[in-house]
Amino acid sequence: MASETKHAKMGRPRAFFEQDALDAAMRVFWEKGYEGASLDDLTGAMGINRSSLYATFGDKEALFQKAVERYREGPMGFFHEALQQPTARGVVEALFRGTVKFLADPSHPKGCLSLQGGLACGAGAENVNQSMIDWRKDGQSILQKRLQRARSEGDLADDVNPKDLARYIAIVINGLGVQAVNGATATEMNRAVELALRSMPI
Amino acid sequence: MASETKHAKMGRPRAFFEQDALDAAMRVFWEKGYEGASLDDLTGAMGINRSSLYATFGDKEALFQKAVERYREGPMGFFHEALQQPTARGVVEALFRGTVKFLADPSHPKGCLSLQGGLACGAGAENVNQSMIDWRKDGQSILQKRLQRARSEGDLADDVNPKDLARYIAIVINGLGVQAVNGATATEMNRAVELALRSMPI
DNA sequence: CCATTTTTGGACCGTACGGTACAGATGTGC
DNA sequence: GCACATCTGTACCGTACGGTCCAAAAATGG
Repeated sequence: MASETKHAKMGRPRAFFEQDALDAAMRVFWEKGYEGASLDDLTGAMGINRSSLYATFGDKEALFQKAVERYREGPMGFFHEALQQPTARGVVEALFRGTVKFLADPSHPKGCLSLQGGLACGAGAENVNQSMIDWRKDGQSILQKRLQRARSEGDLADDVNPKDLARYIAIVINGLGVQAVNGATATEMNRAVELALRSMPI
Repeated sequence: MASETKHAKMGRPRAFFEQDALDAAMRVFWEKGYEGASLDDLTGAMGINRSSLYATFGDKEALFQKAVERYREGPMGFFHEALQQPTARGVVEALFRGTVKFLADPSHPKGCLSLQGGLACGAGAENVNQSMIDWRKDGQSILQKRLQRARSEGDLADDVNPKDLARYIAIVINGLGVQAVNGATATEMNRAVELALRSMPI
């Protein structure tokens, strides 16, 4: 029983680690989606009770957003790393390979949180739905900027539109996320990636 | 007030058309997903009440499955049509173009029911989740068989594995479904399809 | 007109949900 | 030791959910 953050003041210490609890919540949302994850699912997996959850993370939606943030910085970290490859070709290969490796990792739930979290949802979860859309579009936009940079560096043929290429890459990545849910193995996904890479216009 | 099926016997006639009601239900599931669609959403859109719904279609899950069936034969009809193109290249082009046309059609909800219906879900909807997985895998398998036929007809290079190619095509199609949810236009999706076709080994 | 059959409308049921209230537990600072 | 601050555990709340029941409505057949 210890808290990871030193108490500036007094009071009963936390009986859990905030980041661990957040990781657990992330996995529940990842598996069941925003709507499919009940508070009992969440508190059960996090090992805390409702009071602690609400005091620490806010309501369900706030917890979800914090879990998404952690997902971006943790499991999805490969995305921003891939963008730092020196060539456009290297970026795309790193993205595809990283995606497959990530999706096939048995240590976490199947699929990608940006899809699992809520591709479609009912009343009351429109915010979540929209934020997933924004997230996916943001990722695509960041990739587009990287490809535009590649073009300015002479690293991308003039007849290739960075925006279109970014969209195509996003399509492959999202499609791979569906494949993972379908149960595809790393080998199978990598074979598909070969096809996608084979005559990538870069 | 009329029933579409002649009554063999007597009784109060239906005040709705079964296929119209099913279409309405299909759209609700399409927009909100299986879990996100409440019975009030459904009965409201279908213009009938719970009693009629249960008497005609069974429970919520049975209604969903019937809606999926109707979706396959209606909006998704282009899929099986595309498979009848004479060449493998023609099949793939028809699939991609058909998918974009279908996804960009403003007369029905965004995205694809096989994803919107339930990519992730909570307790009690595991059947639905699994049936969506089976459905997607079936489609992929059917495409694979068509590509195998193409190969036996000398219509597909020997170094292309039909199974891998079918998976890659499924990836693009599912990725397009996500793009549609993101709000991509027909033009944008078609540009991505150009890139996908360019990298197609056929 | 009446018996029979089927559908309709809406009240109702049990449960699970997200969220809150509050008493008690557990620490700090003096 | 004691006041204070914070966290924990649990009971509780209102609501929305999927599903059922049943009386009334609307047709047919005699």
